[in-house]
Amino acid sequence: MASSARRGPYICGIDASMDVVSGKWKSLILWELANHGVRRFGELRRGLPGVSEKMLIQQLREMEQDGLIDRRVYAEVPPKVEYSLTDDGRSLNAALAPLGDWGTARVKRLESASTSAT
Amino acid sequence: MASSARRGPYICGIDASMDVVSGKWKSLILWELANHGVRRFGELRRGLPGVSEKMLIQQLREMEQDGLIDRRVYAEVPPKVEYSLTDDGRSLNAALAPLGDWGTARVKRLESASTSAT
DNA sequence: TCCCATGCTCACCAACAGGTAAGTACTGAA
DNA sequence: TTCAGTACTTACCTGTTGGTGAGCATGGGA
Repeated sequence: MASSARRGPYICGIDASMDVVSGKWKSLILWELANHGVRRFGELRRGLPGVSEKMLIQQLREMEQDGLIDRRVYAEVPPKVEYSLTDDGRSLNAALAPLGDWGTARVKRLESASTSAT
Repeated sequence: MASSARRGPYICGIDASMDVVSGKWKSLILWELANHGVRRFGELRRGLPGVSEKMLIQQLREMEQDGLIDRRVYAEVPPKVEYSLTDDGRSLNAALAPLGDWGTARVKRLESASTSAT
């Protein structure tokens, strides 16, 4: 599906990071992991309302392949898997911060525009 | 198609900016306009190798609706249309810079990883 | 004994982003 | 008279993305 090949020849840096961040849940996963440090699969699922198990796993796998997150499996009887950010994941999250601020500012702009448009 | 509705309820700022940046050519258009200031339609098309006219127009329209770019039409006989960044477009471009740097660094990391893997 | 919970995998589908190729209205050049 | 170039529009088609729902292996609680 989405996972594999990518990492194609990139036109610019944005291209390269977009390749890694694009995906409906990835930025949210980044956010969850950045806030909580370590999260189990089920915790992530419950933390992202609306995500299906298939999608969560798919996105987590891609992010793992892309070196953004660590996946730690415990050989226990009720399966236990913990996800956490790698250094790359943390730096990506930091790089996304200004974009997040811009988005927040934009939402505010849109809101004030619609309210002022009496 | 893509253009319309969006601006849905956003979960976070990243969401809101992604909504506006996602699109195969948008970041490139942003880059082109940031570098050249003002560009005609044909100049943009030639500056983005591989883009189709339909896609270019579609992305430009969406970006115009999102308030990222200005579209200036000259009532001349061979049609002339100029595109340029708005303040929002410029600030978005600035917010994308760290992400671009991260992507560039990542590409370098991948390259050095593949060369060192003798 | 059955169900739930763990963390997955797999098969099938629907929606949509993006691509291709044609057409439009006009003018100047060949 | 036909072609190129301007900036588009339109119809159609395909590949990718994401969604649904089932199944799997195991063990603890009701």
